[in-house]
This record gives sequence, C-alpha cells and structure tokens, in this order.
Amino acid sequence: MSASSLTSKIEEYIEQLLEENGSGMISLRRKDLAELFECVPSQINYVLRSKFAPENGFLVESQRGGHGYIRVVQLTFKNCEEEVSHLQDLIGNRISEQEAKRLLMNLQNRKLLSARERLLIEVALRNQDENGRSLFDISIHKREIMRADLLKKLLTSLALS
Amino acid sequence: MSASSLTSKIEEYIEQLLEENGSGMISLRRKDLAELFECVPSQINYVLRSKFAPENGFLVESQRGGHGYIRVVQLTFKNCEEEVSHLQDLIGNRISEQEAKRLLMNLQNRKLLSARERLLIEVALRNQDENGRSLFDISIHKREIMRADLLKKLLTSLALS
DNA sequence: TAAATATTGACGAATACTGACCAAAGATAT
DNA sequence: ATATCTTTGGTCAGTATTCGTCAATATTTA
Repeated sequence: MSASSLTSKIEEYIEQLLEENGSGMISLRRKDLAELFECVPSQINYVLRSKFAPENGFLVESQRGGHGYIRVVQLTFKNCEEEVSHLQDLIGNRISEQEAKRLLMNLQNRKLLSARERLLIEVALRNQDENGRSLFDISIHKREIMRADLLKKLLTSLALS
Repeated sequence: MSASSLTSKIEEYIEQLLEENGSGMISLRRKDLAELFECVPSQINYVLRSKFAPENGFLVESQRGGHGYIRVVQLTFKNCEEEVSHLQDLIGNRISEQEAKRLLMNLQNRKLLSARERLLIEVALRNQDENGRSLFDISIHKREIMRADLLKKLLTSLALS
C-alpha cells in the first residue's frame, strides 16, 4: 500500500530495519532518524508510541545522554497460554471497535489468525454491536464491555483448540 | 432500479471506481466524495454501511486524522454463488442450535470450513444465544431467528474473499 | 398509513505533526 | 570528587485534519 504520510514512512523504515536485521531487535538514534525524515525529533516518539506499542507486539527501550539510543524489540511468545493471557490483558474489560480491529489486524500480520478468521471475528463483533445498538438500545459503554467479552471468548477458544 | 436517489448515485460511483480500478480495492476521501455529490459527509457513511457491508461482499476499512482514508475492498466469490444462496435457503428464517451445529459440521466435513472457523462460528452463535437469554430475556423463537441471521452473515462473508 | 429507507447536521473521536521545555547520562575541567 | 557542559531522549499541550456516531427529520415503499 502507498505510505503517503510521514508516520507511515518512518514506520515502514523501522520495520524494514527489523526485517533486515533478523534478530528481532534494532537500535536507533532519534536525532538521526529525525534528520533523515526532515522532521522534529518528537515525531519519532509519536511513531514509536503509536505503531510500536506493546499492543502491537513491540517493546521500546531507550537511554539518554551521550551514546544514547532507542531500541525496538519485537515481542514473541513462548507458548499459547502466555499469548492468551497477554491478549486478555490487552483487551481488558472493555474495548472500542477501533482497538479491536487494530488488535485483530496485528494478529493476522503475525500469522496468528488467517484472513478468514479475522473476517469472521469482525463480522461477529459488528453483528453484536448492531443488535445491541438498534434492537436493545445498549449504551456505548455496555457495548464496549460486551465487545471485549466476545472478543476474549473467540480468541481464547481459538488458542485452546 | 431508480438511480435517482443520492444513495444510488454514490453507490454506483463507488462501484464504477472499483470496476475501473480492477484491483478490487479503492481509497476514498470522505470529504471529497461529499463535496462531489454536494451532501453531508455522513451520507457517505450511510451508503457504505447500507450498500457495502460484508454481507454484500465488501469490506470497508478507514482511518481518521491526517492522511485519513476510507478503503473499500470488493470480496470476490471463491465458492460459487449457488453455494451461498443454497446455504441461505438451507438456514431459512430461523434455525435451532442443533441444526446449526449439524450444518457447520457438514461444511467442515466438506472442507468448506476449517475446524477453527467452525469453532469461531459456534462460539459466536452461543454467545449471542446466551446474551439473548440471560441479558435480554429473548424468546426462544426470536433467538432462532437471530441465530439464523448471524449464521447467514458469517457464512456469506466467508464465502466471499 | 405504517414501516423501511434516505438525508441532514451537530458533536465527538482518532490520528498526525510541531515546538517548547524537561530529564538523564556521559564528558570535561577544576 | 564535584560542578558544569554537552549530548542525547522524553513529555506535553496545542493545532490541524479526517472520519464516526447518533438522533432527528424527510421521503419512499409496501
């Protein structure tokens, strides 16, 4: 897909670095990256915060001062149970439609879900939401709780199969 | 087939874009489309929700904010259309839990569903049933209707893509 | 005319980007 | 050793840009 925004370009650059490196971990220098993309340094923080967050399967460590660095680590899980409990934590008691979609997309990217499975889950979530809204007049808050509930049920059932 | 309504015009425009593009996927800018058709932006959402829903063979993905977009993906029939409409007939207006399970097992045996996909559908159906029973006190009759509805949505969206 | 579908507009939410100011850690001079 | 300078990264608040939702109203259809 075309990456027209600055954020996308930086994101793709970092992903490419990770891919080339292979060890699942890379180091950056914030100022250099900012110069490369001709933006303010805090833009790098924005990209890291929004695209390389734990819910997207990454960890970011850094150190200030001379020879400072930013390290991006790609998370992996040893077993299913670890992954499931991590997912439970991420979903929490309630979740928005956007968050749910991002999470599912991430699972698909990490090959933990097929495209068809993701589609099924999205349709199920959407159906519940529509029913809750139009048939039963459920509040948005309650719908977020029900969405988290269903999502956890679906993902858990898959992981334990 | 009156193409006179605004919704129809927008629908046809998007379909034409999809056809011209050929890749089965297009990107829109909601504000631009709204300006083109001289309507409020939310009209675009209405068209997308009502005409480009998964059960109609489309996926809509979007992103807000700077460089935001709306992407419409046309799912292509992999399995034949007859299969889908046959399933619709088979399910009918309402279906019991037992019948649903038999149907799903049958689809899995015929390799039209993976075990994981069947599991997802069963969990989604059961979840809706449970909620309907315990939260909203829905009658068994109404629940059979809702079950048929959800099952058709799920299978139809799967039959595409 | 009752139900379904279409249309609008007000308001809210998510994402992108910047710049000013803050904090930490190494380097250097005394 | 300590103070101070230099080099790094962090945070936050503000602005701009897009899209989404919801409820009210209008129109069409059955």
